[in-house]
Amino acid sequence: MDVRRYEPKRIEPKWQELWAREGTWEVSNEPDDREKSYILEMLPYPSGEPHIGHLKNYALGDAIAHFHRRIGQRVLHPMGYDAFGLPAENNAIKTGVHPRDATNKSIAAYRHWFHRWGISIDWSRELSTAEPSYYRWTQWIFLKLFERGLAYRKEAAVKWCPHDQTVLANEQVIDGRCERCGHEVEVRQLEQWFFRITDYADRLLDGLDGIDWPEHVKTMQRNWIGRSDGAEVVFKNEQLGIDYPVFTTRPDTLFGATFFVMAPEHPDVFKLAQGTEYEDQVHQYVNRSLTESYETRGDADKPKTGVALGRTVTNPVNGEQIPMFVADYVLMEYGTGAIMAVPAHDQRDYDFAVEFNLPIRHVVAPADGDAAPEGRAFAAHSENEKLINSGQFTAVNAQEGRDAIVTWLDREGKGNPSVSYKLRDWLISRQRYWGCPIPIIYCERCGMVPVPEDDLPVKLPDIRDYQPKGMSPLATAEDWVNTKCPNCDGKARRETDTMDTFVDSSWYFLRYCDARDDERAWDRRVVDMWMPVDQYIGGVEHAILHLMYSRFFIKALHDMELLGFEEPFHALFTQGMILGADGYKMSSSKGNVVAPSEIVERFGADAARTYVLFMGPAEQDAAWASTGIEGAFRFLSRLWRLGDELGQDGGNAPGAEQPPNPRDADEILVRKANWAIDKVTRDMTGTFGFNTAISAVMELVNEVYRHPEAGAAARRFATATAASLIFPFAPHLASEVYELLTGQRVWEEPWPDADPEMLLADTFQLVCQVNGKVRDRIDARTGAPRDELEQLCLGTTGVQAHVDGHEISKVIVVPDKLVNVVVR
RNA sequence: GCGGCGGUGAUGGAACGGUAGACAUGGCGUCCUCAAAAGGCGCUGCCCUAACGGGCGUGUGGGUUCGACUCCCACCCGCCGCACCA
Repeated sequence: MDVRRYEPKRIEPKWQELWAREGTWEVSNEPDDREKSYILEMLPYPSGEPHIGHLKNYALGDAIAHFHRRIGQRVLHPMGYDAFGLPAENNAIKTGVHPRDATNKSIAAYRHWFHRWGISIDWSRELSTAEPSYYRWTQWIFLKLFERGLAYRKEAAVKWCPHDQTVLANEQVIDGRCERCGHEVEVRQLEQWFFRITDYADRLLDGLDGIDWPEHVKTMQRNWIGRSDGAEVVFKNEQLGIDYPVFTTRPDTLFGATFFVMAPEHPDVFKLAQGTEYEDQVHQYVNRSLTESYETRGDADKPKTGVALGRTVTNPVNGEQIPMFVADYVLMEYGTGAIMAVPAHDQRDYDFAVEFNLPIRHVVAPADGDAAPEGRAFAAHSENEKLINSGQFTAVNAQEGRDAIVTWLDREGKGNPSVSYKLRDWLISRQRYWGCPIPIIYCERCGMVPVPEDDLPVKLPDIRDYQPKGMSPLATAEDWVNTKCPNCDGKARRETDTMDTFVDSSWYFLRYCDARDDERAWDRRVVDMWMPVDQYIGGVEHAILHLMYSRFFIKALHDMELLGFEEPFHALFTQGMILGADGYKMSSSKGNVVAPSEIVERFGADAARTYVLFMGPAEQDAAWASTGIEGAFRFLSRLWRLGDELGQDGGNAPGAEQPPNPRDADEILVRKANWAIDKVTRDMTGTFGFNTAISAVMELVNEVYRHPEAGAAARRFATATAASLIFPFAPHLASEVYELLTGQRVWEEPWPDADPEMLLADTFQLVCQVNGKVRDRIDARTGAPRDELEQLCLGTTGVQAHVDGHEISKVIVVPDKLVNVVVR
């Protein structure tokens, strides 16, 4: 073979086998003097084969893991599978293949590809959430939460997906549709299992301040928790003698409340309307509202509708009788299901008032004018507002008035400061088969009894028919369902619902720390050593669900003294999506899917990994370009050819030390290599500038090509440095080239340090400006004094041409950089 | 509506307040070759000029500054999240 070419197919398997054989990336739980570093990518849901997004996710995490190892840290970088879930079950219904078989097949495919991509995983800690050895401890955590009252069963209006035949958590309903299948959800009154995440609302909020997460993810969580500070104010219906508290964030507008509205679901609506002339209308209206789809009802733009109840309530601040209505723009699930309406200062109330011809009374006005503003004035608080038409509070500053009114209400027993949240408790039961069984038994005599810890795991039984029928398919496994009460030994039945798969993934990162422990879920000593995760990497789509549930779990387990920390993920990086070449999200229906298997087959894992991180900033979405992957391959080829050529030149004397006192072309290469070391190190440390790190190595390689006249030692040094720096991105090629040049294993070498001597040159190019415009450039000594630079600059022809005939009013000198001459 | 992010060549994208467009793609030229592929080298923001050189350029309009893609104000456009949440 004459032509020597870069052949990833020859290089990559060689190193993969070595790493597998030697268990190179395994790490022990015995501490040593190195700093720990836990690098984790979100675990994949195994379905079919991994897609291009997985490649980016794991290439990204692997680059960070490798870098941390080489700067001397003890890195934990494990892998597992989120193996329970609906797609495998739906597939089972269609094909009859057991979800376990389909899932295990897919797991094998993922494992295969992670090896072929060369991801540096500690395989000794591999886990699958669908294995009894794992879900035994998921059940154990459930029992711990149950003991603490954080897991409870309750009848509630819940979201039901008629297609998937199961209930859903609020977080899994997107625009009124099932997150999984897109079917419109219904509301059903059902008894279900919940986790009391609302107990942790404030701590979930406060904890965000101490973690290094992207601002938009924190914002999404804050919005989801939706804390509002305000007051509860009691409005009384005198006829029936019933108090109706409402929640408001604007107690300062209380004097502007001109009517009162209840949600159609409010339990007192019929009682109030009874015997009034509106009774029939109210019945009709409520019935229609309740059957209306989630989507139609939730439309903020549709005209306001409602019906009078024929009753009034008393406004507690002024004793005024204001009319009561029922209207579907008021939601039962937020606040108290009833509101005071202030049409002058709330858009929705205003729309309703216009529709029903109700009075609109302004009670907040700009401080400098007495007149009430015309029309609407919904703007949020500004500092220069005062109350008007507000009895004893008139003329008070609006913000002070807000507190003053609440204080007054509190004293009179008509209200109190209050906080409201959008966050609801986490509904975790699912009427489906392929999930973790809930370890609860219902005894005819003792009622609800938790399965004793020693009896765990409650194993998922095999069944024949996975078809959901409104209740869990597990109910058909009679032998399994019928059991004995652990308390009294009497007849009992098992809970047949399974848990939401987000429960499984809310603690897997703890299990990795102590993955083979059969005695307990984890050894606290070991977990406290590894946790929290130093760098977590995944897609933004989990910004709320997984990332908030996990935080809740850790806080709850911390409170049980099972953990010594309160946040699971110290730093979070959310990678952008890889879009199809057309700029759209990849989907088989659009035919724009790029299969990583084909890419890796054609260009090798190193080129694929390098390209997905070179495409642009890793946190941004980017469209796939087939010419781009070719460019990455070309770059790696160039590096390989240098290694091949210079490795042969070196004969049997490997080594690539920085040559001493380099001159001319040698100096250029040595300086460029040191510049690249410095640049890549900074890009890897601060912001994750992988694209610019890779481009720095490209520049270094280009420089070696441009200087064939340089000495072998300098070229070998520059090339070995390029290999060393590209290792986190293209580990196989880097190992190969580094070995050719030095005989060493690059991953065992410390990360290179830039030689400060070689970062600063003796001379630099002085930029000469006139009035801020570049007019000339001239070489100058590094460290030259200001007046020397000024004279140099004024002496250049370019500057003189623009200074002649003008008066110099000022000269700005930036040492080692530029001189700006200001003329008039 | 609320909140977050962004707008730079033909394209993806670089630029601690200091040479705008690194690197890559595409394009043009050139070398090697019988030829091609592969590869090497060079050019490549727009306008004027034969050239030297000059003018204009980072969504729009203002401001701060010796100097602004970068900081401040207002606006336009795009993307993402939440949304009749009181």
